[in-house]
Amino acid sequence: MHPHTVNEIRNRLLAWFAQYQRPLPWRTTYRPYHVWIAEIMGQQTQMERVAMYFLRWIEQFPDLAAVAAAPEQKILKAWEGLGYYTRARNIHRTALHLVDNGAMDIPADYQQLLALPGIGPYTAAAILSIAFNQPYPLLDANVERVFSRLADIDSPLKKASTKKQLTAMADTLLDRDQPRQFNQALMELGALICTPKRPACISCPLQVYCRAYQADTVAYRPLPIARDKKTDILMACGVLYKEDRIFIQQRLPDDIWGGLWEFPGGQLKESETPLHGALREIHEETGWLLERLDVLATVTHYYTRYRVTLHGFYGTLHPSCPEPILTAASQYAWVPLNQLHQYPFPAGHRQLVHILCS
DNA sequence: CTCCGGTATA
DNA sequence: TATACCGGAG
Ligand code: SF4
Repeated sequence: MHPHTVNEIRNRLLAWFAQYQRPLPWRTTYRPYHVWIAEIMGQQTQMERVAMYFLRWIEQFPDLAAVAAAPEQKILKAWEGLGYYTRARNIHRTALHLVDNGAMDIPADYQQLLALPGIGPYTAAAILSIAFNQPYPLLDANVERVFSRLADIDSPLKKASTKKQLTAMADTLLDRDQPRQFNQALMELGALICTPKRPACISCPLQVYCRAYQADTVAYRPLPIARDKKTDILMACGVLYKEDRIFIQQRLPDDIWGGLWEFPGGQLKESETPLHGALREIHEETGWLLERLDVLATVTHYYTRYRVTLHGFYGTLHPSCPEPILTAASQYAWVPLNQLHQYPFPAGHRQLVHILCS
């Protein structure tokens, strides 16, 4: 790429960003703590959704010390609905670790950032450039899409050679005088103009330099990635009442939906009925043998490559029933219906909570 | 129901 | 290098 082109792309991008950037809440002060939280929330998550969670988070946890002082339960509740719950637990771990070592803030060093749980190459570069205005090039899905169109790249994004080419582009184009603005501008363009579907090339400041636009290959860039086909999973669970309280248990930390709460249950065995599966899972996970369960509702949700159909039942335990013997949970609680919403639930179980409350 | 998106781990 | 992790918009 000619130096003149590089310069033009930078200038056009920065001018566009200055005019059209979204007023995201961490963009007022660029406090490192704010940028860190926003970037972790932004992993695998659209920024529009992040903004709402971010504001609620900062209200509850205004700084690193507040995160460190908070119980994990409160952290997970603030994260409920964002998904990838390891991210929330990693924020907590990081805050604890930094405060323990006398740090007041997130480090401004690439290797130190990379060593923190939940921070990979993208997030480390994002924090350094956006919070500390240091010249680190970065590659996220937005940038990869913009670059693959700008250079009309005709090879799959996951190939190592393609990644190398994209990394080189990021390095060449980065405006080292204003990395904070430049990196954000690139990602913002990908989020607002150079979108995955129907990009607004007509309003794009880079159109005159865009190879894909010239070749009319925009719709085919980046090369589509083959998606996994969905696998069906059948599950069943039971909402168990003891007088006016409901039994819930907290999932093991390193499992899927780690640290979130749920009704006891699990995956059905081959050709097992939902009723039988619910009875069996409840027995395995708590030791309780229910004599009867009634149909509550069935909900469906999707995650990664699975389509989960969750059959919800409800049943009653005798007031003098023994304490549960947990085999799939770290702790349990007996909660009145109107307090269920205080606990973080996975999306599927949250649908059941919603049905119970209505 | 498809689509979108970084990190950790095997 | 492949796969697991998530939820909501559209
Ligand atoms: S012209 Fe279209 S495809 Fe090219 S960078 Fe701009 S929005 Fe993306």
